[in-house]
Amino acid sequence: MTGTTPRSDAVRNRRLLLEAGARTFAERGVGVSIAEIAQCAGLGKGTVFRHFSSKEELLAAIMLGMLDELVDTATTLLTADDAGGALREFMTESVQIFVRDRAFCEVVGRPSIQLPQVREAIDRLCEAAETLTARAREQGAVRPDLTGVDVILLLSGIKHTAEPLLAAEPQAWRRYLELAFDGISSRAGQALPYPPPGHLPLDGPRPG
Amino acid sequence: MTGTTPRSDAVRNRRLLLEAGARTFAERGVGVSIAEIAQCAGLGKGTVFRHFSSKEELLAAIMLGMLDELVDTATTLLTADDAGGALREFMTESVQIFVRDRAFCEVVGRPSIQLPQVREAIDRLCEAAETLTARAREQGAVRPDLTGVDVILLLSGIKHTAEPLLAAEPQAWRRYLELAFDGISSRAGQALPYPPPGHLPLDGPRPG
Amino acid sequence: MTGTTPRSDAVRNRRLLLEAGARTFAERGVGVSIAEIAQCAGLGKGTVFRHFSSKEELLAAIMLGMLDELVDTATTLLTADDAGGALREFMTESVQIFVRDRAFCEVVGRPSIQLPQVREAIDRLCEAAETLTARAREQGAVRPDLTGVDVILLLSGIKHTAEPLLAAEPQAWRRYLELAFDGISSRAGQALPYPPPGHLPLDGPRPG
Amino acid sequence: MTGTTPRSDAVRNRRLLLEAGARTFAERGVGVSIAEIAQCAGLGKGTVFRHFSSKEELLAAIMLGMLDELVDTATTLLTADDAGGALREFMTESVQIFVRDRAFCEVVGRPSIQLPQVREAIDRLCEAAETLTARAREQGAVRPDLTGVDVILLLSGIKHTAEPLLAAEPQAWRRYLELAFDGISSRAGQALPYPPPGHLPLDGPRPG
DNA sequence: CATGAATGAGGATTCATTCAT
DNA sequence: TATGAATGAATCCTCATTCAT
Repeated sequence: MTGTTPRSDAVRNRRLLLEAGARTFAERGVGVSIAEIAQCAGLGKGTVFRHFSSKEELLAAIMLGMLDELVDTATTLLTADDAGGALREFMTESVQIFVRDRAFCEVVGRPSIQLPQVREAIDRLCEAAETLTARAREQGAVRPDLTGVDVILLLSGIKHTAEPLLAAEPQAWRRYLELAFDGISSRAGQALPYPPPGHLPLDGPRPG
Repeated sequence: MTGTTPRSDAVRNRRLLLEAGARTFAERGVGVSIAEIAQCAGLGKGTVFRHFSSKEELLAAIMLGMLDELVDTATTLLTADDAGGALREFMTESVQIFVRDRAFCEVVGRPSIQLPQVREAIDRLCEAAETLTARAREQGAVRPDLTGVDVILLLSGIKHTAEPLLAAEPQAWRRYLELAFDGISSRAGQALPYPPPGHLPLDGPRPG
Repeated sequence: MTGTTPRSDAVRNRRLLLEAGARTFAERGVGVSIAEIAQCAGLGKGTVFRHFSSKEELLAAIMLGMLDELVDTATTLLTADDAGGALREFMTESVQIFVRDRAFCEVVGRPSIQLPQVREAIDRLCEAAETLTARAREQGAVRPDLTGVDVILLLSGIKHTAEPLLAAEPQAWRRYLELAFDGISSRAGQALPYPPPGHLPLDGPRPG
Repeated sequence: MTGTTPRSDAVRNRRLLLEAGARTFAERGVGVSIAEIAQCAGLGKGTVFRHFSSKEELLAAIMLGMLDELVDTATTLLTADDAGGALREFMTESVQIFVRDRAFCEVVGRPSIQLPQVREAIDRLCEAAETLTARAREQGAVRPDLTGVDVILLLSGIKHTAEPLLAAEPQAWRRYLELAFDGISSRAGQALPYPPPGHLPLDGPRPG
């Protein structure tokens, strides 16, 4: 179809790199050095750059996979009858990923990554979240002014809320996720005091 | 008479450094370079290290001041009759500080700082928050299992929730603060699904 | 006048760096590494970047000094009565510099440097050469269609002509300089077969 | 019968590599990466090293071919009656090659290549140039002290003279070639001020 | 025999910290 | 005492060459 079959060792090393990158980015955030990822994969630094033309590209490859999985999860949940429950399940799954993966949380919660593919995947995630949220709104399961972008932002916020506890209490996020569930649940009629965000903006160039 | 009086310019420089550090850390986070702080203070880099033995020490001195101010705010609010309103006011004030000060939020929300003084100041803040929260609990204004540490953690979470929006919408945090208010308000009787944190633990030494 | 007096050791080190850079660039061309220049100066790599914000900046500082000296030489020679002799002396001085300094020749003969100051200094050099050449043209000492840019280009060409010989015969350039003198001398009336260049163009981005 | 016939695809690949190398070296100089040459040939990098033990070896093979072609051109021109015209034609052809081929010019004008074959081919070229030049000298078409090595060196010099102009004015070399013709033409009796070079010396090992 | 994957030294640049002036 | 100069480890990335497939 697409040409020649990649060599088995290259496939293996690419996988090793993605795994090592995923593990290392997850544990330490986007700041890890290429050297460390390479060492973690048991490969040379140069090999990283053979497979991914820059650190950002490697990060993007890993993030894209995770973003798409999350979109899939959301899509699957669209078939559920209980839209409120589906949204809760989506958020539960997602927060777990945010908690497990420091880099993922950094990328989604503060999209300083410039690669268009990642931007688009985040946009897809927001859309999927919006679809889930819209159904929950229609069923009266959540407040009428809650949006998909709100939901995505809340995931990052919940993770950060629990962050200082996670080393000692890996499940502590459940407490704050539940608080968030209560917060977004349908309420008599009080609208939120600030209009919903339109979309996740790209980070401008940061001073310094 | 061996205790010498500090020279007046030394006092002045220390103040300049604290001001410059506060301003710079606030805008750019804990990652700013010492060079930039020194320049912002109109002083030399060496002077920073004469007054503070490390970057962390300077950061700590600034954070201590802010932490104590926040403790004072909380203490003052204890005199209010409406404990629920007092807690809300405390949280509103605090979130604004978190939003204004990147470094403060980083330090409180992820206490990677090792200095005991900062730890203790954060503990004092949590205690003050706990006192406020306890009164609100007693008055039935918030759920019975909400703690002061929850409140402190939520501040960081709210700021992070709004973070991607703040550049374009500086008041967006109000939306998520309101959600949090709803989340922590008294509820029929559902307890949160995970026990409250005892205290904010210190980060273990972070690799890298 | 301009503020504080620079520290004597900084002055010394800046001089050391300029000397080391001049020596090293001269011998090996613009491709030398910063590490080597630093070592040649007996200083650390970081010190180079304290004094010059990039390798190109250091190179420019050195080249600017040399370019201006050459412009001065040309200006002084404008007072000579014998315009043809003055031009010859200018070219003789200049070729010696080209021969001694690989980087200078690379910068002038192929101005891939982007810094405007260097561009402007090269332009000044071309103007000075044009003034000298114009007088020689008026006195009939050189062909009527010879320009200052021709002269500058010829300097580079003469150096490259002699280049393979210079290690063994450091004065070999004199042979080809004399040939060039003959070539540019006034001739009955044959115009050169291609129009004179207007100015030295900046290198466009090179493929690869 | 132990000498095996090379496989036909090996022959083809060698040819592809020589063609790709010629094209790529010509456009970008000796600095091109092996990767680029391989890609240009539609082959793998490893294949380059199977056919040529190093980048220099490949470069040498290509340069040898071009050098020998130029020797042939010179030899053919020996049959012309007008020795001065023949020399001019040789130089015109040669300069065009120098202009078209960055690497060729780099190798001939600065023979940093260490391989004896290239040295010998350059020597052959110088001899052919000497033969042409000798006839021109005898016919009084050029100065009596002009040598073949002078001629070869001038080719490189002319190309470098025009170099900064070539991107915008591909024919600008004609201007400086004409100047060189004038310079080497017979003159009353002034000898050049520096003795002719005996041969093109090999560069000593260049530091760096 | 052909491939392209892996390697690792080397290059420019940044910054917390130390120390001479 | 205040300064800012000097340091060098660390970072991302390139490329000639080697070698497993």
